[in-house]
Amino acid sequence: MGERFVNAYWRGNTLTAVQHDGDGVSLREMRADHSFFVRAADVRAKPDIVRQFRDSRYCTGIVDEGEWVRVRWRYERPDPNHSPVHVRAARFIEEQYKVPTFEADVSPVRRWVVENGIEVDRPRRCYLDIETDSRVPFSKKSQARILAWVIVGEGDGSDVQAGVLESDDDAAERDLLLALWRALRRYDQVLAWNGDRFDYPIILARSERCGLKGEPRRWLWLDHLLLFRRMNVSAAESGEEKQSMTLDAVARAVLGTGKLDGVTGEQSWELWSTNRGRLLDYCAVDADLMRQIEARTGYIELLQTLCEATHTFPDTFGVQPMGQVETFLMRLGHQRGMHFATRFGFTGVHGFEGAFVMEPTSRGFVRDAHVADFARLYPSIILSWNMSPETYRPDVRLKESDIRPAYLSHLPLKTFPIPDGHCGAALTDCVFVNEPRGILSEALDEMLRLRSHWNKLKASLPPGTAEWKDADRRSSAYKIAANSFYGVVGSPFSRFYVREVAESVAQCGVWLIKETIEAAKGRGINVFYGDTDSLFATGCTREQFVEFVRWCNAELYPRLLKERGCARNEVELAYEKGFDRIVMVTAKRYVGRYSHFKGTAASADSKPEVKGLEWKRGDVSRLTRELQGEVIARLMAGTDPPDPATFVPVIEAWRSRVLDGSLELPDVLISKRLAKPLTEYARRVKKDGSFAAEPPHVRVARLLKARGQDVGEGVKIEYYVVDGEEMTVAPASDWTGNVDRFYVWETMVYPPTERLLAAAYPTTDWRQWERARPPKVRAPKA
DNA sequence: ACCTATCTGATGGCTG
DNA sequence: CAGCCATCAGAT
Repeated sequence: MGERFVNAYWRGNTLTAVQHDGDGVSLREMRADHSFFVRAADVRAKPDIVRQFRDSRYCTGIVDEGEWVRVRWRYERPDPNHSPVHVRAARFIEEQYKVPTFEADVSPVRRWVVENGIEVDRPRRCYLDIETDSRVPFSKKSQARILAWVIVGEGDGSDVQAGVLESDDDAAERDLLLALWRALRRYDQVLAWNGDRFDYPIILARSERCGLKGEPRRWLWLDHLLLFRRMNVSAAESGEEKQSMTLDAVARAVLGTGKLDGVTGEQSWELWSTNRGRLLDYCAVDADLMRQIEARTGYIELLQTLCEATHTFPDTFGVQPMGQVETFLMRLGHQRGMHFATRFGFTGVHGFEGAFVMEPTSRGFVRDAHVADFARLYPSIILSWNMSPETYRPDVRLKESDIRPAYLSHLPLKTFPIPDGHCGAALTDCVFVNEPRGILSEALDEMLRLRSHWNKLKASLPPGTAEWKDADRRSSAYKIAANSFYGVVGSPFSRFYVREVAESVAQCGVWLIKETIEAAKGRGINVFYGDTDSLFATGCTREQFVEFVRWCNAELYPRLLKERGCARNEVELAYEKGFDRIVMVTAKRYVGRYSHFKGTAASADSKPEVKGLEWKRGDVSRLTRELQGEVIARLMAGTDPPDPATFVPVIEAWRSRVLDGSLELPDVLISKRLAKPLTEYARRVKKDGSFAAEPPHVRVARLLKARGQDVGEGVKIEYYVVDGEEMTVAPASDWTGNVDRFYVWETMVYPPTERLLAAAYPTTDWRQWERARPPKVRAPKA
């Protein structure tokens, strides 16, 4: 085990490592290692290469490391539009001498962590909120004076520090910022809601403006909103908690309480002028809400555990799986004397075939369905086939190439047996060596070993205790990391990206689920749906399904994998759950009532499982979710499915509510994320040369931008559809109640429920309640 | 800047 | 003007 550090950063040729030291930290400066590697054999074959290195005024050393030669460089980047000199040198060697270089693009921090077995220490955490002059629009946010700040430490909420601007001048703001930086000294990690886009850049810009010198990189800046969103996507129950990601909305969803009533950020200047105590209260409530959200969710602690497991520092960048996987794999590679090819930049996208999704074959209610799924499917495939970038044998084919002259196209393609000591991926026919173990499978073995270690420890501890929770979190962290490996190998941005490897993982999954479905059919089991790693079946008893799953594990998969040459079999099917009633709407969209989950019988208050339906979506209006939620509850209630006629009064009541009742903004508000910067939405041109209309949320975003509001990438745009001839949309903030009620019913609210009812009762005509808008009155003929 | 598959709505172009 | 298709965008 290496030494523990809180953080590290580099600039030029200096690397600074941050370590706990009493109540504060000590900074340890060392030389930043900007190296790359070449194979010793390549250098021996082409001695000119060494001469090139020696001649360079930037090369500071050539170190013989057995199989490898490490070439050290002084960091220099004369032109900010170009790569640093050592990366350019690597490219030159590759182009001129056709010799591969390794890891020229690795940052000195990662190199230091990887080569020295550095462990990630637990940072002292605090939650920060600032208030700025509300008269300045978001687009000019760094011109806004900071009016107040509050820092809340971890724990019970009693550790609070605060500052408020004394007077509206630069000297007072400088004092305020000095006090803030002084207060931060006790902490290492700073959480702020939307901090990356607001608090952090403003604090830095204002400090610079005041002439304050310092090194902000000694702290771990972690945007709480970013982390919450990432972690909560998979955890959220209904779409309600996905609709808005403001601190107030999330606090209401998670804690049941929001910000201070009657105060909004838009009043900060007024409050500062009239009631500074209240401004501070407001600011303090926000900072403490973050502390409470963490106490409830544990997302930051989970990230911490994940970062400790992968040797990544827990700041905003540490949230990204690519960095976590990269550090973990490079560390393992270092222990095994491996290096990875230099990445000079983005090499282009080459998509690949993914999972198998079966078109649902059932109509209406399905009773007594059994669901089986593969345990950790993709990790188990990587392990069984020993799939890894370096175990892949692109030179070995199992089939003759289909690229051949046309006059030979009538001949069947020749096939070749899988060579000894190798295994062949299904469908892609890519070949992998069985020995030595690939770095990817070794990493997964390690991840799954650690997961099982913490699971066992957890089982031995009293449930709910701090130790139990810690073991639980560590087990989840290893599961999350293990599941992200496949995605990283499949990402063209990753240094471990090999398209064929990622595709082979997915296609072996396709093959396994298809073989399993065929085997089930052979036993008279009716499979009516399946997606990626699961199959949904009827036509057999629970005992028969248990027996089928047992047989798959004991006989089917061992045989199939042996035929493909696998030296190992980690594939495992499990009987996950039963539904006593399920309605399939389409692929990836269904609602079902559990009979049991992993053998545990469902109780009267077991909630139905909802997948993909609008009720789960954060971008539809509240009325859409509420009507569908009510229908879901009714469909899933009672000992038998209800009569379709019972839904008629429900539909009619909702219809008249939408068309004639009172409607509040939240009822009809639509919320969509800007998935890219506003500038990147290309304006399409119509045939007549004029511009086509842009998507509604983009139109609204352009309007908001003109008003100086935050419309950056990732921001949710809230709007509603205004009553009128064409489809016109307005920002939620412009709400006057003039909503297009016909549009709300015909397009927003009824169709999602109509589709669900049509799926449950295919013979009933549910369209008759759809039309609401009176037909247009034709203009009288002239 | 972890994958692909799928569904849905807005928009525009075309057809009868 | 309804119906169909293609394209883009977003969410899951």
